[in-house]
Amino acid sequence: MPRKPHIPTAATGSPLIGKLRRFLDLRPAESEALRVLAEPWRQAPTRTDLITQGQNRTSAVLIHGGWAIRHRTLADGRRQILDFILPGDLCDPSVFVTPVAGFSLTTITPCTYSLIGAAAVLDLLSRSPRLGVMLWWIEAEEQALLGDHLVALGRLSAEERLAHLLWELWWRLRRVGLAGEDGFEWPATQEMIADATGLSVVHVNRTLRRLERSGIIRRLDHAYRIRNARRLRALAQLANAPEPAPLQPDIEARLRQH
Amino acid sequence: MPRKPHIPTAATGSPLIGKLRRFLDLRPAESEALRVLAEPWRQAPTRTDLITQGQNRTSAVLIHGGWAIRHRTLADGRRQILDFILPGDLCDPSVFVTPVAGFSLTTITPCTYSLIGAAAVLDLLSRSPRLGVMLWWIEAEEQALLGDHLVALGRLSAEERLAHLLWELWWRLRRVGLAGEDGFEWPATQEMIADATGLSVVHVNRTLRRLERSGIIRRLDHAYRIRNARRLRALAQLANAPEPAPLQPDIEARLRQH
DNA sequence: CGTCGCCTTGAATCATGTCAACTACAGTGG
DNA sequence: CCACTGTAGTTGACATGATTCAAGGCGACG
Repeated sequence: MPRKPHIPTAATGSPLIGKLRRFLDLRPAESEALRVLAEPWRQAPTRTDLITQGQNRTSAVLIHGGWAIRHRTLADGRRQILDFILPGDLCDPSVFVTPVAGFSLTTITPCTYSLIGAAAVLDLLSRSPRLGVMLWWIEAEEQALLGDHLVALGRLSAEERLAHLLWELWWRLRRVGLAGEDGFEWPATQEMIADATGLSVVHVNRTLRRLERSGIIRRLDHAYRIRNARRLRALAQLANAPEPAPLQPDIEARLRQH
Repeated sequence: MPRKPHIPTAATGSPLIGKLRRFLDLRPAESEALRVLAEPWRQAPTRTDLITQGQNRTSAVLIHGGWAIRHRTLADGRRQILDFILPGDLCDPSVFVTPVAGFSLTTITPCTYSLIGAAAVLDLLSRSPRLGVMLWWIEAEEQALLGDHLVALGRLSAEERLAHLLWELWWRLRRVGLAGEDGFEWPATQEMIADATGLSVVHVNRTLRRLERSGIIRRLDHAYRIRNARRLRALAQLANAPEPAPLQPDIEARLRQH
């Protein structure tokens, strides 16, 4: 069964908090600071640009609920999706050094989100070393993700790319409690999947069907069920376990000095 | 003519300094701090791993002279080059949050470089807000570059990808004074170019020859001359001018409070 | 009841990959 | 000095994975 979309509220807290706890122990004051920073929570319907390619922007975007895509479009209409943004993701914490956006951020479901002003991000960095390190961690993870996508587009076959993407999303969703051990809900059209994997829509369709026929996944509308995780993982060509490293003890110690 | 490799010394300063000046005004004390941070300068011959995929590392790497590649290799030997690293590039300032490397950094010419310890990077971040912002700028630019590569691999044809890569390298080299208005020296084998563009060696060769035949570039060993910059740029499908944005005045003002 | 978005499938075509052969050149060791 | 070897570039012939074009199905919606 497709799982009901998880709709967090300002009261229950952003999925970001949970994700961060795997990286460092948030003190009560720190998670409180994050909560305040994310005020107020906003709503956006499907197909809304939260950031627009080529335009100036002054805020990072923190997604609490719903899906979005980060994408770039060429003059002739060709589009590349850089990554899927899901609850708990802070999109583009480096606003304050790069005012003009090199990509668009567009919702593909109704979304709950917050705007984090550039000045606030900067304050976080310079006033609170531990939370500043947290921003670096987010940025570093984003970069690792982009690297993965680059390898996928450059060196994997269509089937492998799909497997790679499915594996990545499954893993990221489980981390924020939005997917079970059997699979997940993925509200992306096949056209989006094509734009993310660098394939044509038709070929995405054929390849997904092949994954079904070989018993690796099953689909029902937008519910994806993983039937053979071992083979999926093998197809995805994952070298290193994508577990996020927790903060090193010596760094932690160094931060305590402040 | 191939241009003589520029060999900076500790006395003349790293090309990084020049690059940063376009982004923010470095005070004398700040460039001095950077100089000290980069002590001592080291040498590595061709084909040396400065960072190895999957291994722990404790330092970022600052390249002063020579070329390197950042790449990832799959179990079956397929390789993807994430980007070319050239003088003035600080490779992976986020060491201190991600101890295990997701890629390798390998020299492709003899290189002059410095190791910047994780602790030193962290200090830079928390003690000197202006220099910390500088690190963010470096990281943000790297990320923009990765995004460009992703679009290239996902949505550009072979000819366009080559044009894109040539344009990017030309632009980055000119920024650090290592390329003239006519072209540049590119010490990469066609196999490396293939691994960077996601193509096969044979097809890289054919496509480069085609670019020559159509009068867009000329090659002599590893010297690439740009004969028709307009057409090259058109092929490269560049949306936004890749000029690095200088630091915004309001951010600058905010930093002065510290 | 028509239209629209999305998914699905077949057939033809094309871009790119694979295989294989040849050239050039730089070492290297006898 | 020469034979030998390895790396890099080049080119042709052929194979194939992926795209394009075209058509039809199906559900949502006005």
